[in-house]
Amino acid sequence: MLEKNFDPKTAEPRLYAAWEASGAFAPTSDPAAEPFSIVIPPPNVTGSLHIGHALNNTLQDVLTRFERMRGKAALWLPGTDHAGIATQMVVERQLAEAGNRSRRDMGREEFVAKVWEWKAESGGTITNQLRRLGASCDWSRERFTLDEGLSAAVRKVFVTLHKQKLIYRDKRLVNWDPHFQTAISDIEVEQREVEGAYYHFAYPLEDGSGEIVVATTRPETMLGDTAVAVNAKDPRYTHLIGRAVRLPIVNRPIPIIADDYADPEKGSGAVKITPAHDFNDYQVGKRNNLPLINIFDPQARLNENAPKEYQGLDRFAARKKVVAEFEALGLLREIEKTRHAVPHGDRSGVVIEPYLTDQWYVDAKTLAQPAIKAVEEGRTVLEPKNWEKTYFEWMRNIEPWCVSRQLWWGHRIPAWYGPDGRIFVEETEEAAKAAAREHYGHDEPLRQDEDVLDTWFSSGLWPFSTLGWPDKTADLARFYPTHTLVTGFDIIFYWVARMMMLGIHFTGGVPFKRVFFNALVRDAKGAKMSKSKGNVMDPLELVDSYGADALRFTLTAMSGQARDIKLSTQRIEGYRNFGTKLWNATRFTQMNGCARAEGFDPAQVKGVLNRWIVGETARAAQTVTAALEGCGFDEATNGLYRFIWNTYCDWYVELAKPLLNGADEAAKGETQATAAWVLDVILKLLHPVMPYITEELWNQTADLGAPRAQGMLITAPWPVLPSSLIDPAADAEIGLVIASVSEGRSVRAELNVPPSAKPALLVVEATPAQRQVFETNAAVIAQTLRVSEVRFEDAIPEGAIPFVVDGATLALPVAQFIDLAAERARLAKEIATHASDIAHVNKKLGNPAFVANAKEEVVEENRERLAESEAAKAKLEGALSRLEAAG
RNA sequence: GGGCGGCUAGCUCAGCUGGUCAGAGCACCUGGUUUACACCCAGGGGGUCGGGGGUUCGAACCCCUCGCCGCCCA
Repeated sequence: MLEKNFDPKTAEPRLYAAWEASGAFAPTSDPAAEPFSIVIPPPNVTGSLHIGHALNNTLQDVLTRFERMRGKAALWLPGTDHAGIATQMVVERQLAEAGNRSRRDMGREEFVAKVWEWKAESGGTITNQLRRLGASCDWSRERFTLDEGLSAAVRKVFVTLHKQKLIYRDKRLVNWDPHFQTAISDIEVEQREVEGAYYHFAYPLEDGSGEIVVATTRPETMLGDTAVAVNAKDPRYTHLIGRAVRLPIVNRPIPIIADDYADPEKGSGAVKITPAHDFNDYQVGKRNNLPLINIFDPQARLNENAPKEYQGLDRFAARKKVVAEFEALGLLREIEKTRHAVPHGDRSGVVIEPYLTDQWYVDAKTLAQPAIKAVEEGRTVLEPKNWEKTYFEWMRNIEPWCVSRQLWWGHRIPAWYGPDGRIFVEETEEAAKAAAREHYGHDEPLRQDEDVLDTWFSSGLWPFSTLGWPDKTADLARFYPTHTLVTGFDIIFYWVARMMMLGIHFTGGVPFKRVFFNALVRDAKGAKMSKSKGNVMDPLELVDSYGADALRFTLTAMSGQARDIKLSTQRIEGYRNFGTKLWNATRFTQMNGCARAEGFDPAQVKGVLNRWIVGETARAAQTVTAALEGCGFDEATNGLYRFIWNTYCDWYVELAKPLLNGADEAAKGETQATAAWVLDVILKLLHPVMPYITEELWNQTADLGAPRAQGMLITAPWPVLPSSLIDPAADAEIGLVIASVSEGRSVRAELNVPPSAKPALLVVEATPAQRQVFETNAAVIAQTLRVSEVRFEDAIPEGAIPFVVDGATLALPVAQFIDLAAERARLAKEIATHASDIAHVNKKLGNPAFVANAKEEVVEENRERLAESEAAKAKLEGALSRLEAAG
């Protein structure tokens, strides 16, 4: 006998260990099995599981378990990302907290060793957390972006792209993060609205004949100004073009130039030009051959190109000083408060500076073209579809991708420099040396590029590098292209786009056939979860409190939402209860001898109730299957919930009780077998979403009746049930029983008939078919409606309360309990409902245009509905008038 | 400024190709020890589907427009 409740705390670790030990997580070796593969979005190796991971990985696990049960060679390939900036940041912080030397004092080698130490220490955390969630990843294939194989893939890709001239070195403005002292890519820059000001500065004309006013939100950049631009069409300034102003503080003459970038409508119409520290100004500088003066050092302190008294000052201190000096000089014309967007590093949170450096770039424009085409042609489908627009928009306007980072944790760029600065890009140092020897005619000392690659460079190779590329492995042949990628839309550019570009370029095939973008999880109020807000929900705490299944079901059920999921513990609790409900339903069947029958064939069951539940089971299986095939996760869970709780527990089990306790041994036996069969199907259908409780129940019911062909549920075959199992006659019959019982209960409740009272149920008017139904189901109705018997009468007896179900008139003789007022109210309410329905339908049918234009079946449907309502209303009105007469 | 998503019962959300589509869960109210389950059972109240306009015989669903809320890109 089952315990009273499922205990996730003890069962989950036990079951997970059993699955893992059984080898079920690895794809079947059956060569005939169709492959189904998913690569995990690799979490940061030193990270820990947050609720977003929980959602993302639950969905992947649902798909993987589903396809595994469907007999496919299902591979969910796990792994972690070295997460360059993020990990380096964590380790640096730890060093600082421990009072250690800084990374620069420590040196590269020692620091990187420290990071590996930290990886060894904390690297297993998140994968163990995934196990707790129930993730059925094939851990034997686990990869890490910095492991040897993946590093080789990175070098190969870099070198190949370089030889194809799709990677090149260039000196241009980059987004410079002064905190990490590295370049970052465009998408790592976050625009944040901040309070700021336009400072209006007057630049005196060189000849002292006047001034020109320019405005800026970054006053300190004026120290690097090399021109003032005006629009050639702006009559206020045409006469000044070609002349010069004397740059205050710096005391340097700079030209007044004409350039369309100056917008006469904006501010004074004149703009200061700082080509080395502004992306727009850089273009202006290029067009006009202006000198570039870099005024910052890597930490964004003023360098030797600034006036003496500014050198070494932080940029924000310099800003204050510049403003103060302008004021002192009498050249500060205005300070205009404003809110404006300022670029910030998404990791460091500090203000980004455009900064002139040498970096490595990927020609994304070229790589993007086939990636755009692949989605246009549907070789990769993005779900929900509307993300394709976002994808196209970004891909069609893509900029060169800056892939070098001035960090130490990551893949070191495979480029070596000769003494004369010549670059040798090769997969190994030996190859670079050989190339150098070839070039110079003798050995020369080479120096490897200090920089590492953007983390997303290696994750961009993930779908094929993890399968063994560049080697032609069996896994690569079998599992690439992968089937579905499940990820958050927040990394569509960072990751999905890059995988598309690199995957197609290097393998010729798309990396995945389908991308499913899951929603973002927010707190119950809809706010983004963040540590600073203190509204973070720890998935592991939720697993502790409610079990992994409840959390999984909740996340799956809510993942239909377009953008956000507002997660509340109430919801999780509700689904925990759902699990308990199933647990107890199983307990019930166990207590009632429901055991699998040898050779049970659902198509052969005789009893109408059993035929009905077999049909409902087939419907449920079809719904869930179709939903999961199409990533309709909410549809799948809602279907399961309704079928299991409302259909199976509330009706089938209740209606089956008389049969299970009855004297008809044949009917009892069939019902026991059917109940057991349905339960097995339920466990299978629910398993992908709630793997633990279903596996446990599967296990606990293993000894009941005929043995199952298969061992664990995780690898049991998915139910495929044909529509032929649906019996319309059984549907109609049980439908009438359910409607009668529901309506009867409603009448009892409204009239305050005591629950202990057991009147008879009178069938007064019914078609012969309906009478047959009431006859054969009398026992069932008696028990569920709590009536003494079902009896046929020719007329409604004095004091009996009538109600109408499917056109049949039923009545409950409960004169002794009748509250006249309550009954009158009840009848009046029912009549009113019908009356409004009749009015509604009449209005439609009375409209000749409706009858003329609407589809025939719609018109017919309305006619039937009208007739039904009118009949019911008439009967109830008769009852009401009798009541009035009697009263 | 451009794009996207949302605005349906007190709360969180379903409502797929216009015609029982006005729903579910939670919350609330009433009743219940029917030996699977109080993490339960039965019953009930509650919404002019953000505003306005249009298309249509018919619109929560299609079109236009306005208003909020959120996200992304400039």
